[in-house]
Amino acid sequence: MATSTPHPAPAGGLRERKKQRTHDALIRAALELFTEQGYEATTVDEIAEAVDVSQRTFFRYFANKEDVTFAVQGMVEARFLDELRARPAAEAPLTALRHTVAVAWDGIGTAIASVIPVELYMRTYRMIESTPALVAVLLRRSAELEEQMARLVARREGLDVDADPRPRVLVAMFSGVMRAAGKVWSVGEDCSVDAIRELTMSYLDHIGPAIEGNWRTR
Amino acid sequence: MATSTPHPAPAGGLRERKKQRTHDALIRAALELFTEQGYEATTVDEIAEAVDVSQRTFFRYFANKEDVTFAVQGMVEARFLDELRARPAAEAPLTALRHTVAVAWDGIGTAIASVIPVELYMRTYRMIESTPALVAVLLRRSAELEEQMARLVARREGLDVDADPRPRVLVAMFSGVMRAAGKVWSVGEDCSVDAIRELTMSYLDHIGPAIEGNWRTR
DNA sequence: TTGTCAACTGTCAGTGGCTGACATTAGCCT
DNA sequence: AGGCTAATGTCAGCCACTGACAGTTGACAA
Repeated sequence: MATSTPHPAPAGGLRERKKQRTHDALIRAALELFTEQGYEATTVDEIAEAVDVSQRTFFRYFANKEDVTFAVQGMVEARFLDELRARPAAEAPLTALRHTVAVAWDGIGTAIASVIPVELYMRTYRMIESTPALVAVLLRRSAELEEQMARLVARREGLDVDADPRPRVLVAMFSGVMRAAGKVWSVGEDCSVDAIRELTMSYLDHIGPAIEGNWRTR
Repeated sequence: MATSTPHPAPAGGLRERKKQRTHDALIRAALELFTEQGYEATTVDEIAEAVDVSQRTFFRYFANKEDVTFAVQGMVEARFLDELRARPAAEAPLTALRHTVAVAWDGIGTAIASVIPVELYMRTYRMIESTPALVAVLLRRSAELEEQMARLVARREGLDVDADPRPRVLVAMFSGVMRAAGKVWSVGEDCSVDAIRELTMSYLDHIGPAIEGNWRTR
């Protein structure tokens, strides 16, 4: 109809684009339904029907119900790792992690918005935190992320992750703190991106004081 | 047949004892089958058949397949909390946690043995660590344990868990370290109770050094 | 001992997540 | 246009899990 590539033709062939559209539509429909009527109360037949594909097709895009729930979260995690990789080698490990938190969230926000409204992502996060089965999956994903972070930190310092325990210990502390902050955020009032960043930073500030012996005579 | 109570009659009525026996038999059968042929390769019909009860009865004892997998683990967690509660109030938070690790494992070992062979428990732990679906559940349980630990620590120090972040930050670090140690243990050679205790203690020693700025000029 | 009650169990039917097999459709390429 | 292949739909089936109902078996009092 138009010339070679009008303007909104980012992907390759028609087939490719169609696939991408179905993929994103399934995510949107699923998250919308999940947040409205609950995770287990939503059947994958409903999701498939909302996008007008067969149930079998849903399972060709996503291995299971959990998979579609965490599709966007996967982008966030990948983005975070990229940002960590980009930190200057001169920074001390904990400093690099801290700066990554400070910087990464803005880019993450826009990346999310290319698939679903950011507000839907926030609602999804809350739903996850209040659904035991999904909390379990979230934690396992965090553990995998943690492993990759440990490898990155070790590489920065020229260490072997399996020989020196410090990288794993450090990221264990770090992501423990991140999770604690995320949990508080998910039940709090302010559900903005700024809020989660500030909360995390504040929690990170407490690492030092927390391991000190006596809390009563600060 | 014998007099009033021969000697191995610990529980109340016959009904009670029978129930206990079925309960334990289901655990044993399940863990045996899981460790031999894999978790998802084992159907609950098989487990029920091994104990000679109906599938429906299995689900009256355990809410789901995961539940039976972590039945023994639940005892371990409860035991750990008890031991932490018993720590003298004078100890600093991290010290109390550290001493609990040092002390608790022996009592835990004998508690486990009252239900299944300790060796089966060890094999089960390894199976859990190598089964993604179960890793997820393990992590969620750890998170719940973590929450209780935070409350205990806060109470010891006369703090409000929701107001002061230090209790949660500390236990987040602590259980992150515990998990890292457990993971290494689960893939290592020595699968003894002593091994996991020593490994954990050694990892705890690295908390201080890990948060120091520069690892390269120790 | 016997009868009643309540707890425990088995059977059956059904839902929902998930998979393999096979036929059909629809973009791609010559 | 026509053949190739990826994407999809349909169907049958497994397994985890649940509600409903009926049968069995300890507990306990008369």
